[in-house]
Amino acid sequence: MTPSLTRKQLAQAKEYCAGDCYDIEVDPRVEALVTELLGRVADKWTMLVIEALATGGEMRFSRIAEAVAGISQKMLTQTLRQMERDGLVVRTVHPVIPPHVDYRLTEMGRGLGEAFCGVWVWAGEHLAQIEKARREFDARNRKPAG
Amino acid sequence: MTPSLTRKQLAQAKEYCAGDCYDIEVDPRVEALVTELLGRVADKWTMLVIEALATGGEMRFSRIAEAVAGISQKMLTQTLRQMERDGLVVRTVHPVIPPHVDYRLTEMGRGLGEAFCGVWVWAGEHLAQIEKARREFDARNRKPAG
DNA sequence: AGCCATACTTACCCAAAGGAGAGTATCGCC
DNA sequence: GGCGATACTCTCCTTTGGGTAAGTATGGCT
Repeated sequence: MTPSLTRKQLAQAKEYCAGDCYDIEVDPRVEALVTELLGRVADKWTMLVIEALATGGEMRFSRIAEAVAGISQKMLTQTLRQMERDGLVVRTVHPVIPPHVDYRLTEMGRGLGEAFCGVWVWAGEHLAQIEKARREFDARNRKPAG
Repeated sequence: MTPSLTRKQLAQAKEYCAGDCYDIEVDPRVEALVTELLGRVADKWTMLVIEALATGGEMRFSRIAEAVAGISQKMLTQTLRQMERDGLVVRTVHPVIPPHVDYRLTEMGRGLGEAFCGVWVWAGEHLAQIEKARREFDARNRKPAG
């Protein structure tokens, strides 16, 4: 998940759907569903949990909480439930005392991580450019009072 | 942007960073920045505006508003400003009365759309599977009171 | 008997997101 | 002279997101 593949991989990413993506008629119902899905899928915690699980393999609740750094118990529970419902993770409860619960990515969860990887790569590649654009924009728009 | 490429393209998407993404050590500062960026960049409206502009080329405010369907004036203005600041779109004001403003994607904006295309494809491919997973989850969890 | 660990669940609360709708500036047109 | 068109901009208000913290269940350890 972490973006270090840089140029070669990015080139492939660009190639893989450049152009083609933009001019295909598609069932509007599918698009609506995809849009709805995007809202859910493109959320911060889900992607970070996927990253944690992709890196660490099967993990228990408290390990994920440590790995994701900054997430609250509530949000982690909530995110994991959602992901389980969507079939992105499998939740395994070991009925021991104290409780022990493991989570692991499904094939689909892994696939989502991989699909999203393109965005990670892009973000990594364009960080500097975006920060430059922001500085320039701010400079341009700080002084129009003059 | 719209996801109809299905299997062939998806195969490429999977191929393009499968495995490699998951086991590379990366500067945690970079990762933090990417994470921050993702939250900003991968938001629902931004992606939909990119899709509109990628499909329709240069468009004016009210055309985009029509294309994105559901967005409020406020959110569209806000999203476009953000995107302009990040260097994803170029805003061209024609100083006529009534005002006329055009927006078009930059190279970077187009690149982001392409990077995100993998997620669209994935979402399109897995919609049915996710809905099935949800139904099964809901069935499993509706009755544990029995 | 009481405490600890684990993985939640629930209640409360604040801040931010975001929708609705009205206001604004300007000119040409009727 | 008032209206309409365009692209905002501002205010008000509701909804949602998300943090904190306390509660829960259970058996082993002390």
